[in-house]
Amino acid sequence: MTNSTKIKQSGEPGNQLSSHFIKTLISRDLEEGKHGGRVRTRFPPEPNGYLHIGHAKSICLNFSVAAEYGGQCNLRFDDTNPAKESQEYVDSIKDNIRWLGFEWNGEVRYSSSYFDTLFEFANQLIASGHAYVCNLSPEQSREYRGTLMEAGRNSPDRDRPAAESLALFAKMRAGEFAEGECSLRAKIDMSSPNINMRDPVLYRIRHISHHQTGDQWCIYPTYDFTHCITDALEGITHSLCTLEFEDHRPLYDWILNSLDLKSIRAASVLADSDSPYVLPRQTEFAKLKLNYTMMGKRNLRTMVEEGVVSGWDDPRMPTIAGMRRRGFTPASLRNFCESVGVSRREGVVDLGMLEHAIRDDLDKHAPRAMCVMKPLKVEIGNIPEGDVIQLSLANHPKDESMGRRDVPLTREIFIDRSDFEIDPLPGFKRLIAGGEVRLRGAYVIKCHHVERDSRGEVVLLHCSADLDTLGKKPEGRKVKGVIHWVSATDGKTVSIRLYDRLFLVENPEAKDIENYRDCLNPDSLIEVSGAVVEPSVFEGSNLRFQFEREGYFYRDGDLTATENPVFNRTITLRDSWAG
RNA sequence: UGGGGUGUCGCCAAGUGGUAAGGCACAAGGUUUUGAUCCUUGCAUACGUUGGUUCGAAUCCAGCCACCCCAGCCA
Repeated sequence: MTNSTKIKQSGEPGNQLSSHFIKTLISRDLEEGKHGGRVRTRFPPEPNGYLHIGHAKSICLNFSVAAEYGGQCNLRFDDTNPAKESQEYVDSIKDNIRWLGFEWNGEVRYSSSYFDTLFEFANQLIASGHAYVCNLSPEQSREYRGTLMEAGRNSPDRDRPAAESLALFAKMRAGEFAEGECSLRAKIDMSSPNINMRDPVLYRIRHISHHQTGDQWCIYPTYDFTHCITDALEGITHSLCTLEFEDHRPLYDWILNSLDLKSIRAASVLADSDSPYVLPRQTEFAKLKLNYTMMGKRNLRTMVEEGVVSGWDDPRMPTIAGMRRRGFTPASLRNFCESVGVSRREGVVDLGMLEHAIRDDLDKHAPRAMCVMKPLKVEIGNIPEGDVIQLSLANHPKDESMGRRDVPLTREIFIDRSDFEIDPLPGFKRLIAGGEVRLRGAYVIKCHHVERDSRGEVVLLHCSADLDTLGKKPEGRKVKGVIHWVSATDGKTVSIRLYDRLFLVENPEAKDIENYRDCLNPDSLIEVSGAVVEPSVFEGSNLRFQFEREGYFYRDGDLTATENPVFNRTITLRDSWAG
């Protein structure tokens, strides 16, 4: 629906738009013929949680940059820590990436499917004197590591003969040691100012089964050992990651350079290729931060567990799943990521940018309809009871290709309570007692009498329609206001969920905030029952609408249920009226 | 007090020695049967700061300041 136009959209995957330092880098590599014209990136999520808008930035970057240069992007689950991972996450991640509109190169990859090769390379490193089995416990090893200010000390096992380490490593693999009893470490420099270079652990013992490899292994490689090698095996040319990995780049390079290049190539996808073989290069960029939202995996989990939201796909969550249920379109998310740019500066993007992206897409693509949130009955005296005037309204004010729909007008209609005022503020241009307004797409009506109940609440407006105002301006006077309405006899009752930002403060993750619950927006969800929507909304298969003057809405829940349909408000319309 | 980064409009962000793009937000007009959209206009003598090099610096050099990341057998 929203993606149906054939015109090249700015947010289409791979469409060239902005420029940034990573593209500059790739262009230069291409000009120099560095990789024989190849560009290959990868998106390497660990399947230990749900994807959020921050991941979307990385996904868009990796996939679109590859597409733009005629390359490909691999999807590789970086599953080296089975304790935290599960199949549930790999499934949802794949689903989210496809929904965003991207297609990965070939089959899904797993770091775990390279475990055999990784094990061989580890042995190679030991044999060449670049790694050793260390018997220090995790606690001891922490002591030996030193601090930011002080150098570390060498492990007593550091100079153990390669043959001995080889034998020990084989025993580690065979399951002869308990967890934490020993580990495989790189032999680099315990006095390096970069702590990552102080003989980092390459393999640790974990007697647990893995979601992909089952009980085949009881030793698992670490991120640092795995990532660079799997990149190299897959022929990745540009390994893009976030800024916090910058300090790991020397290690990334150290491991690859300590291995035999020929054997890496022989094990890689380029083994039989004529293409020059060049090791991958890691490049870091700033991750996305959004104000008024928490992005930390841990924090999001807390909100789910504490029931502050209904789940990972609660429409207020910044998860892809949540935003999808909220009504965001794939194109809007892609456009947003594009507009945010890519740099090395850690900034905080204003939520307004995201809101602009979704409004921009929905304004162009969402058909219009009318929905009255808080119904106030209006009786139009000069429309006979039982008469149904079928009006034909455009689905979009500017795009005729979106067609028209029939909207029934009857003697009794509903308008929104907020569109009628007894004591209007200056500038109010909707209906007042004795005044006139335009019913959108229909006649100008005049309010003659206001009926109240015993408590003084307005319950019915007696009006008349100027039958000479359909499709034309009233004669002799100006009627400024236009309000939406729905036939009281033909309208359908629906439930509406009005969503707003979850937090009241710009940075809910700030350190000085004791409890995030203190900054929750109490009005982040307002449930409205008894709203009335025009019948055309259920006539097609479309799920996204602009309810005129209210905002953009997305049909949620069981679509086959005829009882009480639910619409989530994706975003309001911009409202420049102070009131 | 170690190492690695970053500092251009309220927010993102171009710019890579020749005299400050763009988007968001905001403001003012115009169009409008959505107080929407759309259109027009405005919005940094200024690039963290202090010096230096140069005919000329946001761009080069030096010092200073601020902020971010690193001491998981997490990624």
